[in-house]
Formats: sequence, structure tokens, C-alpha cells
Amino acid sequence: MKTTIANVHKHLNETVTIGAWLHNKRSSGKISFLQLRDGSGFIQGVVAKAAVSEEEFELSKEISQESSLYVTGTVVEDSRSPLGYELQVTGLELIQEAVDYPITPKEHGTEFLMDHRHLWLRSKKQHAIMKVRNEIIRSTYEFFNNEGFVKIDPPILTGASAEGTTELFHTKYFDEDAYLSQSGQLYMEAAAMALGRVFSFGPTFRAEKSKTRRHLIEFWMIEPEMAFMDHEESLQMQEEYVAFVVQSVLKNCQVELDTLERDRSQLEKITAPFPRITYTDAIQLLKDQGFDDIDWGDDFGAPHETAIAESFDKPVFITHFPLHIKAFYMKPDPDNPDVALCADLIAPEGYGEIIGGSERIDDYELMAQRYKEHDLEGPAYQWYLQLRQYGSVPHSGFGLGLERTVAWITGIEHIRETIPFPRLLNRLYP
RNA sequence: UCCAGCGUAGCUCAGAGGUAGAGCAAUCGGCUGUUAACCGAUUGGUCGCAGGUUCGAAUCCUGCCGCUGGAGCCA
Repeated sequence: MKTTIANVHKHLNETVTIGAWLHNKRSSGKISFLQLRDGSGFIQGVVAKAAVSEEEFELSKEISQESSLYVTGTVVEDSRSPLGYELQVTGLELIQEAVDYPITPKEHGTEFLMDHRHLWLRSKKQHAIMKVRNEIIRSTYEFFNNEGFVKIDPPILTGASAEGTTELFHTKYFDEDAYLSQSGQLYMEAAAMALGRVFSFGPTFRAEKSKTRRHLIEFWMIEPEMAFMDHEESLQMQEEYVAFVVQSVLKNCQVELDTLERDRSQLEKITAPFPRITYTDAIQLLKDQGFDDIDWGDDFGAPHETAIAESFDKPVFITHFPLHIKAFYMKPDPDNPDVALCADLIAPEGYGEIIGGSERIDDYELMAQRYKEHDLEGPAYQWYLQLRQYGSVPHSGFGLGLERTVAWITGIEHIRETIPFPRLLNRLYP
């Protein structure tokens, strides 16, 4: 019967057929070892000359990397296999012979692999990263569903920017100007006033000329927005959410974490609550560590963020940033109007900011004043101002960058491997 | 945009004024427990592009193009 590699454990000592690609092979005169993959996992097929026809044994020795085939064999336990099982092959049927597959089992450079991203995804490490990414997405939906959130999809084509701080991709919308969304947040605030607790999951676009291991031009964000929630309650939701995702990956992606050689003890520590430090204390911490290139009122650079993160072994919230370096919609702290009720969550091990969030301004007069200060007047934002006019309530929200989170949890060096087809400063192919 | 480094075989790299090299891949052969298998043989080149210096340039110089790492910007 036909099955998948992920399900062979249900067919111990039975004969099964698997549709697969040849990942690699080793052969000697009378026995061949086929490393097979079918998308669900990897398994070794052992072809003994005596167990198959002469034609099939010849095929097992000659078959090329990434050729597709149907493999029939008996599932047996084997302690030498990472999966715990291997296939004693009794039949081989070639579907298509792959000629000169470019990605060999040896080393390759970054540019070459990126040019062959459509094929690179087949390799073991990339396969593992995509499985972890999927588990992060799956557990995100599980967490927010459990907390009574409704998934809401904000538009990708917008008439104006949410924050005005970043470079947008411009396009034509018939006779009007339009921009690709850099954040769904303003729309999510409208949705929260309709449905209470909402979250979005979708792509965002930033035309920044950033060229670092932490930046993508197109990246995916998870943006929850919660009515009747203040800043402190939002922080609790954030730490519980992130801890839930990490623990879900630990539980459901053990083979993948092993493939990625991820140090699990680093992830096992990730439980709520997370440490918090105010912006003002973080500046002092940096000065105590010898940084003399930053003063109160400056935003953090990458080395600053990393230094703060390394002072903790869990993700750390940096709270209460100066109002003027943050977005116009953030609510000032009633106890100190120079700072905002906001927080960035910095991942450990130098992976940088993974969440930015705040309580939002709910007072109509103050929001109207911010509009003037930030020169945001005009029809594009009228609807957003109206949210403060008709039953305004305290509310908070945050945005989590999926790819940075995947990079942190998988422990990989560069964000370009966390998304199937990365859009980078100089890359739109494949 | 700025700083630094790199462009040589399909891939990863060595060669630093004097005959273009290795490992892997590919092709042929050998091997019954391999784990990036191993062993033997064969094939494979516009040395990124353009100009210059020199008897002679992959090698030195200039410009351009491309890539990588970092900074800034940003999440």
C-alpha cells in the first residue's frame, strides 16, 4: 500500500510503496543505499542485489540525484537511522530521471544557492526550517484561537502609510496612487472595535535599502489588536504567546531541531514571564557597559540591542521609549508624558527585535493633535480618527516579525533562509 | 548610501609576473552496512568585463559590473 515517510512507523514489518526523490546514494557491488525524501521526511532504502531483479539493482546503482521514483519495500526498525526505520527495498520504479542536478552534497556559496532557491528548498536543512516555520504559524493560530481572537485580514493595497516612517513600495491603483502595506495595524484597530480581540497574519513590504542578516524587503507579520487591554495586559499576552510558540516547536519539531543542531536548552528556558527593562534603565545599562555613543533620546543601533539582549537569557522587553522616536499613535505614559506606553521585545542570542507594540491613543482630542503634529491630515486618515469618535476604548496591540522569530528559534545565521522565496535588496529571483 | 573583502572548471577553492591546478560533481570501472561512503581512471577553462603597464598579465594599475560581510535606515 502507498504511504509517506512520516507514516512508515504505522507499517512496521509491512510492505509499502513510497513516492520519493533520490536525495543521495551510496552503492557497492552488491548493495545500494538510497537516501530518499518525499516531503514528509527522509528515509534510507537498502537495496540488496538478491532482493530485486537485475534491472532494478542496476537502476539502484545508476539512478541520479533528485530523480523521482516509486520505491516498494519492507519497513524495518534500525537504530542507526535518525528516523528509527529504514526500508528493505523489494521494488523500484523510475518516474523521471533527473539529469545534472546542480546542488551536490558538497559545499556551495550563498549566491549559487540563492539562484537555485527553488531547488535548495529540497535540502534537509531548508526542509527543517520550513517545517519549523509552519509549526510557528500553526501554534500562533492555536494560541489566539484559544484566547478568543478572530483572524482578520487587512488589505495589502493601501492609500497611505501606517507610520510614515518607512519607505513604501509605490504602485498605481487605476488613477490613484497606492502603496503596498507596511503594517496592517490601523485596520486591525478598526477590527478590534468590531470584534474585540483580533489578529492578522500577512505579508508586509518595506522599500528600505537594508542589507543585513535581519532584514527582508517582503516579510510576514502577526499583528494582534485587543480592545479593553492596557499596556501591562498586552505585555502578558505577548510573553505567553511567544513562550507558547517556542514550547510548541520544542514538542512538535524534535527531528527538525536535531537536523538544525539547535541547542534545545536555550529554548527550554523560554517561559513566561519575560524580564522587563525601561528604555531609561537600558541606556544606563549600556553606559555602564562602556557604550559612549548613545544618549537618552537616541534610538538603539544593532550593537546596542545585542548588548541589552545578552544581559538576559530570555527575550527581554524594553519599555517606555521616548515619545518622539516612536509612532504617532502610541499612548503617552500618564506618569511621564515624555515616554510612550510601548515595548519592544528583543530576542536572545543577538537575533534582534521580534515584537514592537504599544497601548494606542484612545482620546480623540490627543489623536487629532498628533495628526497635526505629524502632518497626517487629509482624507486618507479620516476613518482612523473616527475610531476615537464612536465609543473609543483603551486598547493595545503588537506586531511580531515571523522571519526573525523563525531565525531565532531555528538558530540559523541569516533571515533569508526563513522564508521560501526571500525578497532581498538585490534579489527578485527566483 | 558608506566601509571592508571577493569574482579562476558545473560547485568549493589554490595559484600573487614565465606551460591553467586540486577536491567534489559528471562519465567508465571496482567494492555486501554505507552515513557529505570509499578506491582507480577519464572528461572538463573567454581566469567577471573593458582599457593600460610589460618581452610576457589569472597575477601589477585604472574604470565598470556582480557578489559577500558589516554600518546606517528599519522590524
